[in-house]
Amino acid sequence: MSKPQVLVVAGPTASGKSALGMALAKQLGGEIVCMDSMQVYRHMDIGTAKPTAEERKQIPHHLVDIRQPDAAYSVAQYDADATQAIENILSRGHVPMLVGGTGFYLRALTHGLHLGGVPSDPDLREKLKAEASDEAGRKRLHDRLQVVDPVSAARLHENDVTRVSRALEVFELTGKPISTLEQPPYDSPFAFCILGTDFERAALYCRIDTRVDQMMAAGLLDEVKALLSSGIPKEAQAMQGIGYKELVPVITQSASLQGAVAQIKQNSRRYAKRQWTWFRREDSIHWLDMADPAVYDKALATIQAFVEGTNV
RNA sequence: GCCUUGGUAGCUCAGUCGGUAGAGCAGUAGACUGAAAAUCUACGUGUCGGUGGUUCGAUUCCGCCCCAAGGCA
Repeated sequence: MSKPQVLVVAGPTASGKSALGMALAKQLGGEIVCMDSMQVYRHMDIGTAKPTAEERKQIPHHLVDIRQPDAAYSVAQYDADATQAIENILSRGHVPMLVGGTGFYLRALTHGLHLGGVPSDPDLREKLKAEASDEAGRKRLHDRLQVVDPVSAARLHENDVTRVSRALEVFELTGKPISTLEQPPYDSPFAFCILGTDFERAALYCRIDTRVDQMMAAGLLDEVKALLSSGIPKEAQAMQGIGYKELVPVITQSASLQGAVAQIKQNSRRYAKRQWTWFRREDSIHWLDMADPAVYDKALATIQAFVEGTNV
């Protein structure tokens, strides 16, 4: 008995994932599970390039708008939510399709990462973050990790505050080093057919610039204003998203709008690069040249080949 | 037309008391185990504006030329 199949459309930002996902979902009787760490937040529509109401009416989209913007969300939560969503879609006899650009989330699903099972502790993180505010503090944290968890300390650079803090957090909460809680990858219950939406670099960068201008024209600045005036703190996780963190100073400190827009474009390009790094590592990915007029047919052919290959 | 100050990495500039040069930013590659649109790491050859001269040796000193900014006419 073969594993249930899950279709994945992944790739860098602005490469046409959503459009391809929609087209394939219509053709194949699919439902979309968003694989995006920012689209989970409500009231952040323009800057996260969320599927429109019209698109969501045509094809069900899951894991969009499931959190308030000041709430926390995590890979572990996504792992659970997405697995649940996939099972529900399968039980309806539809094709589950993961569409989005968050490489870490995809990796958690495909490699079945065991994440230690230790939830975060916001107060503790606050304390660790404060301590890491200067070089001496970061050194101190890393030294402390060296004592309780030398394996992790050797792997982590002392400037990587996020990971050093997480490792210390796990130790303080459980008394065990995170390196002993991490488990080897396991075999996922699903068979993933991963399509990668690709573009020549210069072309993608050009698309990014255009899209940022479109977001601004669509009222991104007002969206950020509304979030701030509804009481969302600028430190919220959701406000660290590209397009949001750059516009906050425009509103609160009357920073240059032009400069902020240039920053959004630059950060988007860097983000696209990091996404490529994630997806290139996914060895079973099938890259599609999105500039090719026949991409859609090629995508269907790739899926067809995958279905035949795994059913034998 | 004359005077002044500049012309060095994609950009802004430092520097070489004459031995062919280095920062920041940009860019590229990579890492990623409950923050991931986050966080972090690594990577620096370019006719030193052009051309002639002095010199064992010139990006550096001298002459001329070109370009830019400012000043005087």
